[in-house]
Amino acid sequence: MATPSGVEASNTRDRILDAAVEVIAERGYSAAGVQEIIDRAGTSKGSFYFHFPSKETMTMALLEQMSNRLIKRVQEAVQGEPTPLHRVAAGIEFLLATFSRHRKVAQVLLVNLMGHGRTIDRRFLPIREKLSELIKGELDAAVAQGQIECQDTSLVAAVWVGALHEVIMRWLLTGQPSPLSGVAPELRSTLLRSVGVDPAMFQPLQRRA
Amino acid sequence: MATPSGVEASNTRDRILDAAVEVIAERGYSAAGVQEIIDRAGTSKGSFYFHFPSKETMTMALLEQMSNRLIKRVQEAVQGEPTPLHRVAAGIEFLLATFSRHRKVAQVLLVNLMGHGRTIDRRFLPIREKLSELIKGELDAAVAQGQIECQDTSLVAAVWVGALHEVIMRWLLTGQPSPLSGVAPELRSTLLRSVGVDPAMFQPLQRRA
DNA sequence: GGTTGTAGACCAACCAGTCGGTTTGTAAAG
DNA sequence: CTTTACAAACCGACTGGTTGGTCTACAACC
Repeated sequence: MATPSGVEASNTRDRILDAAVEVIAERGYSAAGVQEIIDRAGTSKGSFYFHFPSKETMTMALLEQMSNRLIKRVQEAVQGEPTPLHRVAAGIEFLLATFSRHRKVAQVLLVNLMGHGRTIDRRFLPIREKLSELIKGELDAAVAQGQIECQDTSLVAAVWVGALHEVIMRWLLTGQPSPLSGVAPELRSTLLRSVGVDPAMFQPLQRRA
Repeated sequence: MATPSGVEASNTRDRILDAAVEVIAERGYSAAGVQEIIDRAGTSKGSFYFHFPSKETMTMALLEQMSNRLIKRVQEAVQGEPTPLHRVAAGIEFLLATFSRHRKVAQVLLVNLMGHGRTIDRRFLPIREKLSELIKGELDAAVAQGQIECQDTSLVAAVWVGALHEVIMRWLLTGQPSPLSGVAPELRSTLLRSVGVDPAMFQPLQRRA
């Protein structure tokens, strides 16, 4: 099925988290009422506050779960690639593909959970940091292997994450480009150029234009 | 109505907008109560709703004002530069400098007004679009003048805006780098590389005080 | 009978927006 | 110069609706 977990009637806690993604994606964090979340999850207030001490805590748990899953999947998707640059390039494509399949996750993770006070914002940062650390790791490896020249990989990683974020956010708000993954080649070229790699020299596997 | 030269923004409407920036920067949009805004502005509910039909409308006006001012200042700061690439490079530096001087504006404009429902999000997009159109315009000119090769300038502009956004957002949340404008040289190099320009070949004119 | 999990009525706090009333500027009328 | 008239600007108590969180009851299982 298109739905991530196949099983619908899992335990209550997970149903609450699933419903929360939907409601937060649609209404934003503040306007996402506990009432609507439990209605969609098919459970009750008592149940909600049995599993989570507060709405905020629930949101933290949601954030944690989503980001951990995402990072894990990116790592899995990328580990077959031969070189660091191949891995980052594959990572970009994977992220675009994943977010375009999980619109609501993207909406929540990239847009709707920011700007609601320090408490949440602070927890929000680590995700992007994990992602950019992943990128930085590969870039450092690329430097070590002589694939690219020495540079501030930390900054470059931030730039890449920001670029991805921007492209995905525009897609969320305007629907363009359609499909999202259509920008992948150009985006990959631009980002590779930004670390001094000629995109024409770097042709991943089969493609050659 | 023309504002007399050198007069402080002391009429009620402006005081409300100024106070709104502060409160929204501190608490986020939803948690920013009309009560606190009018308290800080030294006015009253009646006054607030005399000047604005609703909190949301006030926020739109605020957004509009801030983004128009920003764009205008960027254009002014940049128009003395000799070539398109000099202008975009100067623009990057100017934006970093400006936001580091106006932390609260950055917080509101880049972080705290997103994810509060379609109505605001939709209005939020044009700002980034104006910025990236500005960049796209210069990049197109650079292509026309043969400064850079032909490429998807629209995407590149988005990438640049995203990169700036990410760098500034991290500074807002973590305080690093300190000072923010310290990244300007490296960031400029990275972004110039992303359009195929060797940063070493591009020596910007020395800046005046 | 204690633990875990669910149910839903209830509550106190909060908050955007309203409304009747007051002040202030100003311009015509006396 | 004063009075009258009127509207723009401002004030703040109040309201109606919403919401996060609590509490008691209950059911299933050890």
